[in-house]
Amino acid sequence: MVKLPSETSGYHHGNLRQAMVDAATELARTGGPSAIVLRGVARSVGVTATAAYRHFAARSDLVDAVAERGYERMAKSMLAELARVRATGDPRRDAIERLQAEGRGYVRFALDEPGLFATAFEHDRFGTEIPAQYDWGPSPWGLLCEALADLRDVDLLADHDVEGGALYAWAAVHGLAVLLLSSLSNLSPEHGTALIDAQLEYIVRGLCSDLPGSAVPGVDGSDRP
Amino acid sequence: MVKLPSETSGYHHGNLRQAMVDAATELARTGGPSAIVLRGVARSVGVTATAAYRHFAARSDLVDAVAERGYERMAKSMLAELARVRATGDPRRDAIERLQAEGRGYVRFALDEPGLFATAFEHDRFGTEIPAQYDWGPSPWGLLCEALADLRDVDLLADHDVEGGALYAWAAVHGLAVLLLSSLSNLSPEHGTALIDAQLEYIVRGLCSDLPGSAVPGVDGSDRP
DNA sequence: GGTATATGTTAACACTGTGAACATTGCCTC
DNA sequence: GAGGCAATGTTCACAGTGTTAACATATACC
Repeated sequence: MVKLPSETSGYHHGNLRQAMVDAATELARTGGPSAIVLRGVARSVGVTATAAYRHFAARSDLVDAVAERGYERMAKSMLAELARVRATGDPRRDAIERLQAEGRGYVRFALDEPGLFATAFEHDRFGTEIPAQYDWGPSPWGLLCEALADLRDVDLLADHDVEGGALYAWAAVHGLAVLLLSSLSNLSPEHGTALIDAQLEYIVRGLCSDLPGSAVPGVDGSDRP
Repeated sequence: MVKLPSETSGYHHGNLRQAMVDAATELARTGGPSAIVLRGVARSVGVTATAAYRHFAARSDLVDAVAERGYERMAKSMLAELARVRATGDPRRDAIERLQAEGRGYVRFALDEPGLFATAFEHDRFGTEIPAQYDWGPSPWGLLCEALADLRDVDLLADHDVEGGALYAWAAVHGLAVLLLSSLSNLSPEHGTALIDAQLEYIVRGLCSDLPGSAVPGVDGSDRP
């Protein structure tokens, strides 16, 4: 007979790993990665602290599991914003708006779930390897690359710029998210969203506008208005 | 008679605060903020752990002191790169190169001193206030604003874009620094510096090139080559 | 049904930050 | 110079933390 996860028989929990990741996620949401304390998580799911070591080799593995969940939700946030853009008929404009929507979803997730965002990117360990690539469904990076490919398909981006452009956009968006949570955390929400919009505008300009002088141009005659 | 800081009389240390910040900085350099452990720092300067509380209200204050030192060194790194740019006679090109030099110094510092960089920006506390502005000499933010003002003075930037542009550039550079230390940490050094150069190029394009359609343009006729 | 294995538990260790009470030193005033 | 006060360090102590070793129990498989 297949045992349902719900029927906890007292001693054996059923599926403790899942329960611990759930509890740890909830803690991380409100308190960030440092709020994931093993003993507390174990206690909150009604189990002894050392039981955790049957499912995680160390606390950091539990944190990693929460981080992965954070990536998942971030991708969802990007997809949600993506679903809000409505086609205008102009494929170029559509491609731009899709890219910006993904960026908006990225930063929105950071602002809505600062704890999970911080957990996802807080690999405090210097020199230590990060857990390679995550392989569940659509990753934030994968989504971004698709958007850049779309931009290329409508001739707004050179072929050889797709990967570099993706890294540029990622860094620009990620940096804003991080700063909004730390150094700029006392900004008003309105100012915050204005900053996001401005950033997405700058990013598109950096990607899609080519200055005539190829390398470091003294900039051509097209001054400002 | 003025007592020299060097003459420790056994019981009284002389200037313990300074010594502890020094030791903590060294620990943070190699191990990041989490390597700053109060008892260890105290022991390493030959004093009991609780003695620290005569100079710091809590461990976090010691970390903050190290963070401030990190900001200081980052500014120095930016100034160092700034000193390397040589005037070309074209004031516009010079202004651009100065901005890029500052950005390079910013990211270089992050790569050269990942522990201090992480400590400077690791205000893990969510919702908690960050320690306002730092008031020692030239701050990274101040330097950046000067560079943007220079850009405006040579008509490469609109007046109302100075602050927004500075935030954009800061975020774009900061994001790259963070990613190079975390998700992109296994890149080769050459690839890393190439990425930095590319990012600085993109940033200037975003700042200094104006697309004809003001808002979200479908982009004008200037396709790709 | 009996046994191996997965999964929890208890006891214990070496750490951590931090507070209270006590001790020593140096400076300031008479 | 002598005495007292404030600054600075020390000793205990406590409540936490992650983690290991040895033991207990329930589940799955032959």
